This record gives sequence, structure tokens and C-alpha cells, in this order.
Amino acid sequence: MTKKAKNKRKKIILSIFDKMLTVDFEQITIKALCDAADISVGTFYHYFKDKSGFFIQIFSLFDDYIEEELLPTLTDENEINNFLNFCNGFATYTNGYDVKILRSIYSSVLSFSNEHEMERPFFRIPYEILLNAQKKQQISPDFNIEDLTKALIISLRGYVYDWAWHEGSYDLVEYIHKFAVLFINALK
Amino acid sequence: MTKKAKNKRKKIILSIFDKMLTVDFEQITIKALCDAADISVGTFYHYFKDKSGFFIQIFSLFDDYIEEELLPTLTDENEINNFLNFCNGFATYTNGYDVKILRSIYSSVLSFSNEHEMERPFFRIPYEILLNAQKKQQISPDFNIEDLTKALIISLRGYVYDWAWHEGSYDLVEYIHKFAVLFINALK
Amino acid sequence: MTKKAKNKRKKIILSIFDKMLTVDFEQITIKALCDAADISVGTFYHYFKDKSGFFIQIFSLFDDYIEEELLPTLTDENEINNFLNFCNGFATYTNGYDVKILRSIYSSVLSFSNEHEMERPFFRIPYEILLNAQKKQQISPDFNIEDLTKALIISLRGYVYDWAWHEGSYDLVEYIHKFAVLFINALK
Amino acid sequence: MTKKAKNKRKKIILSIFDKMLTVDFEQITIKALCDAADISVGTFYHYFKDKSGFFIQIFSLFDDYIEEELLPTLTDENEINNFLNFCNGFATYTNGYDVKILRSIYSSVLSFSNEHEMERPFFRIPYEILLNAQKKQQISPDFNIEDLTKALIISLRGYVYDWAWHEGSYDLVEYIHKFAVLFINALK
DNA sequence: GATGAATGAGTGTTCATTCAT
DNA sequence: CATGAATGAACACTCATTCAT
Repeated sequence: MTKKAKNKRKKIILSIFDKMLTVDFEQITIKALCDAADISVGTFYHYFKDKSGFFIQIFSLFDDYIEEELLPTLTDENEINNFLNFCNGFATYTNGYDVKILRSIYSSVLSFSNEHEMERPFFRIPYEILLNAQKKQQISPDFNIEDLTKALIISLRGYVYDWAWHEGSYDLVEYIHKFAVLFINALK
Repeated sequence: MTKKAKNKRKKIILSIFDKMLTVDFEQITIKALCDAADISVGTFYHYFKDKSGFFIQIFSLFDDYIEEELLPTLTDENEINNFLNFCNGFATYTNGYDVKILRSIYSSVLSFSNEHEMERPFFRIPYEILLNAQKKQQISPDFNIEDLTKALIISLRGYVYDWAWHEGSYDLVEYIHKFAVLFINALK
Repeated sequence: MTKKAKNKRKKIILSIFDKMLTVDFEQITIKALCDAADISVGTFYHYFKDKSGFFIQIFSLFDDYIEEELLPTLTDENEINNFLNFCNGFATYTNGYDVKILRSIYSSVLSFSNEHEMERPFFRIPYEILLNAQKKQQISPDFNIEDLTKALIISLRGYVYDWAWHEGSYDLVEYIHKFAVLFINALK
Repeated sequence: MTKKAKNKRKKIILSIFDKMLTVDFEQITIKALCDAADISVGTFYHYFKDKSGFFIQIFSLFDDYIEEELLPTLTDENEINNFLNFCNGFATYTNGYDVKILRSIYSSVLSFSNEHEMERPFFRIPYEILLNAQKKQQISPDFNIEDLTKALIISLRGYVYDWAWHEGSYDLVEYIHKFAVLFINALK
């Protein structure tokens, strides 16, 4: 796939996010996605292998966000702050999504394989933050950082899942912040 | 609904869990459920209002388990132990399910409403444990117990979601135990 | 499948043949079949596994015809006559179909497996006729009857294929009769 | 269309036959053809009016083969031999195709019109052979040669159809040879 | 000549639910 | 209580064809 095609693909996704906020639907259908992006079904399948291919690209977009936008801001000497900012970045980014889309994602995604997820920035960045925090003796040396990171990711996803389930009826950013504080305090 | 009907309903569900372990399916259809329970679709609709009614009954069964089997064992003077045992009970119970069923549940359930969940034993029991722990000064008085309980439930569900996603490839009971220890330590 | 269901299934097929004669369509779609049979799509899939299952049932109906209607008439002492009557029965039966259906069948069928066809009455009956003819010394003893039967079936199908291709523009029964005479004469 | 263009068109077809042997496909799509020939869909439509135009060219290629390669070899005084060689040439040529392609051809072709086929070399050459045979009194004067030729072509196509259906599991050349011997013997 | 992005009508198939028996 | 035939809207996905570049 050429760079031009990749850009178009990204444009389609962003266009969908834009429009979806104003459209009401229960389950996301290809047709709905296409209407939102103002493209034909054929074009959709030109840029995405199938429906799951679309969701996978959304993950990839999230990884881009972490690496290109969030990571550069995590430069505090105090890794605790970086940790909190990372969680906050995740929450804020997710909060920008339409709840309906999140429901669809979290519902569909269970049927995809979840390999190599530990190589994704979503895992790698907090892993490095916690590792540095341990080196700098900002958290206890007793913990296994890989286990901790897994626990964090699992809980963060749990929050989004719950938030989507509750139709976005509470402040996700605030809830995740409280959790992040609790989590990091447990490690001191 | 008579008591006899309730028993039959329970029998149907258990029968489904039994058979499902050996059957391969991607999405749970009414037909598949009926085949597993060896009943007709008509009978299914006699005992369950609709598909979501079936899942609600599964939750209800879990609530029964908590109230009737798990709660009686949570009598330790040290509420920390009760807390850990509660988490362990949840993990063990969930671990007894076929991963495929869990996937289906966690995937389907997103489209049902999630009201009154705070009245469910799944919420009430840990709430009371943590409240007692606070009264007995086994955890810090600074925390809002309702918030804490919510955070706990959200993370526990996150674990099941993740475990189902990873096709049951790790030891759920062990992972949840580690998390529970971490969680309770953060509260001291 | 119960006997009642089988009858219904047969009724659907016959109903389709009935109506199809008056309907114009290029490729047979499920929708067209259902309209012709005056049933819903769901009902179609209740009686046929999939589209190919429908065509397979048509073959099975043909086998029934051979066994139940054609075979009882093949009682001539002279097996040559039985042979000609068998071919004629095949031609007449096929001639009763709408050309469009035949096109669809001969086009679709290529993607199904063609195992066990030698156990079908369509093969077995002419095989036995030719075998008897050989025993009665009505045809030469030099031929391998299995090979001959295969050759016959292949050619008969070739005729239907050609006839369907030419949109039924000639008299199938007459053409096949001429061929049958030629074929049997070659064996004397 | 210039000669250069015709050559390119032929090159595309041959290139497709080459590659298709190693590719697995159920139905031939334009995209699959283009991939095999390593050209774009746009180019395909430059050289072929539409999908049926492609198949027509395949037939035309076969006609070229008959006229340019097969015909020059049919010079035996004994027309019986010419007849057998013609059938053998047809069988050998067809045998060179991938079974999958033949399936596709025999499946698709039913929806094209089949006019003027009697002017094609595939019909004309055996017609002339049989006519000469009759003139030379090598076969009986009782037969109508046009009818005979039609019968032959129909059966030969029946063989290819059957062979494709059986996924090329038997020796086409041998089977057709046996049939040709049977056929010609019937005419003596 | 060559490209491949874009189209969109059309396809086979699924499945929760109803209801007459 | 139990059955399973019947429904049909809804779905993901295909693919021959066009056309601006």
C-alpha cells in the first residue's frame, strides 16, 4: 500500500469519527461507516480488508498518537508524573471517541487475536516509565515491572469497557485519574 | 414464575454450560443454546424473555453463588482476608466458565443496559467488606468506599475481558490474586 | 429430517419448477427461488443447507424419478429397447425443465464434488441394462460395460449442457434419441 | 486493433494460463486474471471488451490452434485416422489447461450466446473429415454429416465438462480416444 | 497505453423472534 | 408445557465496470 493510500485510509477513519458523533446507531454497520465517511462500500473494502481490518487500523492510529503526540510530553524528571500523564493521555484520547464506536470496538475486538500486543507502544511506554521509576527509586524495587504493566493495561481497558457499557455517563478522565493515583501509590 | 419453572430455567443454563465446553462456536445463537440444552427454541422463549434475558439470568446465577456460597465463607475477623477471598471466589467461579461463553457474554452484554448494578451482591459484598475494613481501621479512612468498590469491579471485569481475549492462555486466578494484593495494599 | 419435512422440501422444489417457467431471470438467486415457491428466505434455509443443497436435492429428485417411474417401464425382453427407453426417459424428464434452471444447475454444479455418482440410479440402471444386453448377446461381448456406461452418461450430460447453452432451441428428445441409436448400434 | 495489440492480448492470455496453474481460485474474477497476468484492470479492459470478451478470445485461440497446428497434420489418405487425430488433438490441447480454468470457462460460458459456432474450425474441420470419409466410402452413406458433427462436438464438450467436474482425476486423452473409436465404428 | 481508485447494485446467508399446533 | 416451521429485515462482502490521471 502506497503512502498516498495510507493517508486516504487515515482520512477515512478520521472522517468517520467526526461524523459518528452526530449519528445514532446501535451496532456499527459497514453501510453506516461508509455514510459517515461519504464513501461507497466498494471504496471501504478497497482500503480495509474487512470490518475487523477497520478496527485494527483504529488501534494503529492510537499507537501513532502515543508515539507521536503523547510520548514527547512525558519528559518529567519525576516518573510518577509521567505515569499519571500517560494514564491521563490515554483517558483523554479515549474520551474523544463516540461511546457507540467504543462499544463496537470492544465488542468486535474479542474475536481478533491479540498477539504481539506487548510490542505495542500502549504497552511499551508505561513499561519504560515504570522501569525508570524503579531505577530512580521512586517506586519499590520489589515489583516485577512487566506484571505491573500488564495489570495496568488490563485495568485501563476495564475502565473503557465499563464506561462504554454505562454509555459514557460519568467522567472517564476523572475516574481513570483516581485509579492511576491509587495504582501508583500502591507501588511506593 | 413458579419455583418449578425457575428450577427448570436454572437446569437449562447449567446444561448449556456443560455442553458448551465441548462445542465450538464463535457467536452464541439461540439455536446453539437450544441444541446444547437439548430443548426447542419455543421452550427457550418460554423460560427466557429474550436473548438478553438469558444473559441476565447468568448474572443472576452468579449473584446467587456470591450470596449463597461465597458470602458464608467471608467470616474472617481480618477484612483484608475477606477481601482477598472475595476476589479469589470471583476468579475461581469465572475460571469455571468456557472462554468462548465469556467472550460471548462480554461481547453481547455491552448492548444491554447496566442499571441497578450497584444493588447486586457483586457490588454490595465487597462494598461491605471494605466498609468494615475501614471501620476496623484495617485500611485508611481517607478513601471513599463506593468509589473504591467501583474501581475494583471495573478492574475485575477488565481481567475477565482480557483473559477471554487471550483465550484463557494464563492463570486467571493467580493474576487476579496478584491484583487483589496490590489493590488492598494501596489502601493501607 | 422428518418425512413431513422432506415432503415440504419436495413441494418447494416442484413449486419452483412450476413458476420458473414463466419468470425471466439470468442467474438464479435465492430470492428468485423463494418468490417462485412463495416462501420466505428463512424458510428456504430451513429446508436447504445452502444454495448448493438445493441443487443437490434436484439431483435426488431425478434419482427418485428414475427409480420409481422410469425403471418400472424398462421391462422389455429386448434390452436394446430398454436402453432406448432409458435415454428417452432421461431426455423427456430433462426437457420438462426450464432451460434457465438447467443452465444454473450445470453452471453451479461444477463446484460441488461428484463422488459416489456411480452408485446413483442414473448410472446403475443403464449399467444393468447394458450388462443384461451383453448376457443376452444383444451387444458385443468385447466391451467393458462400466466404461460404456460412463461414456453414455458423459455424452448425455453433454447434450443437456449444449441444449441449455443453445437456450433450448432444438428438440432435445429427438437429438438424444438419434444419439442413443448411434450409440447402441456401435455396440452390436 | 493493430497486430501489435493482438499480440499483447495473446501474451496476456498465455501469461494467465501460465500463472493460473499455480494459483488456487474458485471463480475467475477480473482481478485474479489481472494479478496472474501482472497487469492492471484498466489494461485488461483495454484489450478485452468485457469478461466474456476474454473467454471468446480463449475460444479464438483454440480455433487458431486447430487451423494452424492441428489441420496441417490431418493429411492421411484414410479419413478415419484424420478423425481420430482430430479428436486426439482436441483432447491433448484441452489436457494442457488447468482444470480450474476449464471449470470457470464451462461455468461462465453458459451465459454467453453460442451463435455461429458452426462456422468455427472446431466444427468445420471434423465436418469436412467426415464428409470426405463418406465420399471415400470409409463410412456409411446413410448418415447426415452435419448431425454427426454436432453429435461429436456435443459429446467432446461433455467429456471436458465431466473431466473438469471430476477435477481432472482421469486421463482425458485416453477417454476421448476410446470414445472416438466407438463413435467412428458406429458409422461404418 | 497504462493505472488503480471508486462505484453500488446485488449476493448468499444469519438469526432473534413469533405462533399455530 | 413443548415444538419447530416460518418470518424477513439486516448484514458483510463481491466484483464487473468506468474514468480521471
